[in-house]
Amino acid sequence: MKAETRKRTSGCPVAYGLDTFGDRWSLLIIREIMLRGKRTYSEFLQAEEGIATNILIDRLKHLEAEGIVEKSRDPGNRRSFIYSLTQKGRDLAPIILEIVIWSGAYDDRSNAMRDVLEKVQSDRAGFEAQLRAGESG
Amino acid sequence: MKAETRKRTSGCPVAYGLDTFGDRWSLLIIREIMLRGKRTYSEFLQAEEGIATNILIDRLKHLEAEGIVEKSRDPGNRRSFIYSLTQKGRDLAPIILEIVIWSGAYDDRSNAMRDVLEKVQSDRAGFEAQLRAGESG
DNA sequence: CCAGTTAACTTGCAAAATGCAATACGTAAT
DNA sequence: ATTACGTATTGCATTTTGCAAGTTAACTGG
Repeated sequence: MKAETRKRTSGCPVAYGLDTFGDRWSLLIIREIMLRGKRTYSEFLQAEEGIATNILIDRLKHLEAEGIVEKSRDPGNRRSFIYSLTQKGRDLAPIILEIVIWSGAYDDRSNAMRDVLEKVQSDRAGFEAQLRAGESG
Repeated sequence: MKAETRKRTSGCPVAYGLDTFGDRWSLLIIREIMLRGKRTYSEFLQAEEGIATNILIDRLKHLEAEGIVEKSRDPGNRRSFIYSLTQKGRDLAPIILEIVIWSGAYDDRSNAMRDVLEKVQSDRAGFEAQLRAGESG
């Protein structure tokens, strides 16, 4: 196992959060589940940012070990696994939400998800509920 | 310059946020400014998590390049510099706030900042204002 | 049943980032 | 002038990342 192995013990909640999901990929996987309803390894691989297979599996294992996602068999396909959010994972919704709001204000190119931004701005509570449900717009 | 050099161009606000501050140290520096009123290189170095000098200067330069912090001379000490938050940096307050709330709920050891957690829980708006002002309670 | 395909990993290796210690450089104080 | 302070910079070993290729098990069509 690689990233986020070294846990800091400062007892600071910001440090705990960063140790748990503070890298370039973890929250992107969470986004795929929350905003896009993706559930499987191969679906995550298709994300436009292009995550490498070894990094993906490393992050999934780490998120599972942290109790943020849980892995189960796909009832309809025995070679496939479903990664879904736990309560702890769903509770990351407000963080994703605030990142979306912040980037919407400062990133000129955040047009690929203009619809998402508009939804956030017009109906924040509704958007958060949607995130938690893991169902995109 | 090292981290966060490779910017993704997916146009996704989550990816933009992660490219900008998605590493183990950037938000910790922001925390030092927001929650603890720290302002200088040597003050940041004293943070309990123990950031290395080369990483610190790299992140400060990066955050400055991103327009999140700005560097100015210390009027009272000409060999010192003040790093302060821009509007863009202050607007990270809600993200920090949500991370604190989430970690408060799930990290057993977040006792070092029990006072901060209590403040968040009892007076969220007030706490956010405090963060933005960069004055710790 | 067999060949090909799909899904989920695993491995190997070069490149990049990190962590640590030591050093440099411009003030500032004595 | 010498020493100390504050902000960096450099060198180097270790770790993590990214990319390509390989592996294993489960389905699919013929």
